[in-house]
Amino acid sequence: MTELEQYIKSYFGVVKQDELATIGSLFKSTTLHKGDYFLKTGQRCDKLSFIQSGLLRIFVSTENKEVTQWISTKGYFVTDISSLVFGGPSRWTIQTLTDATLYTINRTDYERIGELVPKWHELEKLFIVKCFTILEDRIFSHLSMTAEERYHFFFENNRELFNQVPLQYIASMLGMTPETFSRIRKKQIS
Amino acid sequence: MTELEQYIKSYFGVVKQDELATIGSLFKSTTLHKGDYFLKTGQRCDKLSFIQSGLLRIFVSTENKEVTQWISTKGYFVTDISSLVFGGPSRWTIQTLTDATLYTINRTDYERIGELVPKWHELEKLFIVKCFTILEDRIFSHLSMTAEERYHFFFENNRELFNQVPLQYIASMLGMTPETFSRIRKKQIS
DNA sequence: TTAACTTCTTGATATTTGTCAAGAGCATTG
DNA sequence: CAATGCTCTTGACAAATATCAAGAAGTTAA
Repeated sequence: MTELEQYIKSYFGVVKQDELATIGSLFKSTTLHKGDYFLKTGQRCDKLSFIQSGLLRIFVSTENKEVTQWISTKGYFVTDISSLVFGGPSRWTIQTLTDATLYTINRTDYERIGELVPKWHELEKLFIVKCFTILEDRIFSHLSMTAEERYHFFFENNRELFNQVPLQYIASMLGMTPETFSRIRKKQIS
Repeated sequence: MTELEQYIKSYFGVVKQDELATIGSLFKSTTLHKGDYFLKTGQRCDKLSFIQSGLLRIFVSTENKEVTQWISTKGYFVTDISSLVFGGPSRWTIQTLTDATLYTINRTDYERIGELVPKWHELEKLFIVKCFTILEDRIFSHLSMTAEERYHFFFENNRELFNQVPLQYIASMLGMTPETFSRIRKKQIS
């Protein structure tokens, strides 16, 4: 059983063995090297990947600066869901921060997975709702917290990330400059 | 055909007439008066409603202040999706800002709508992805824009809302104080 | 109509956060 | 090894935004 199948099983419990196997067979193992691009802004996103290992950074480059939207980790899916579902150009660029192993389904298979695995749409909905909730919480954090509070909140829930990726990316993701991040961090350590 | 059915049809095109009718029959027309609560923080959310008319405010009350997460309008769904899907307590309170007419499905029917209308999960996924994209954009706006830029961006896309609801709620939703909102607004007008 | 509310505005001031510039610490590479 | 990049830190200062306090304007209700 692949990690993806195990993950789905542990997360949803009741999924028929054959459905699980079909899902597993449609997602092919792929590897990326550190720095490889998973997707670039403007491209149509034609794949959905489950991260078995590695870290991917989702960001946008604007005129003068780069904004990191999120860093995706092991056990989560990565894609531009809007582009995948509606077919428009991707807003994000997605690049690996480390070597990575993914299970990837291409657009063709993605578009027929619902026929092959009737339960797929429901499972997918659950994944999306889970991520939706994370986004809601992030917005709430911007409406009601200071930079320092956002830092602490994120740090408590994602300690391990702090010694795996350049901190400037975490700073950007939390909506502050590297300098502010550094000063908050200094306070916390001492 | 109810507005909900029309909306689904216009949005997705190819939905079988009988499926559409089944969906329409499961969502019952309900009305709320201005100030009524649709949902309170801590309750399990047991319904999903489509807004035919009216405005609903989604907010959280913390110790010292109230944070408006969003204002839902005609043509959109309203619920606490996370609570509805996973059954946990709702994080939000949802209250009408005006009299409102909704099409509402209760939990029992919601849990079996997928059996009655096989295409439901897929349609629902599309709705959720659409909202997901809005949330992503909102987060991006907090990572890369000033309060003033957020104001303009929102104003351009939601002018009509500005003379329908107390502006303090819009201010909160955009992550600024009513005072800052007022000053930005003054600049814009003059 | 008056009184009581609510909402919005304005000014003065404080706090938070950003910007700019410089340098330190490390890792990578020729 | 020296040189070159990254990344992070620090300080001085500027800009954005929040807070507090007061009042104006409009709305609701007795």
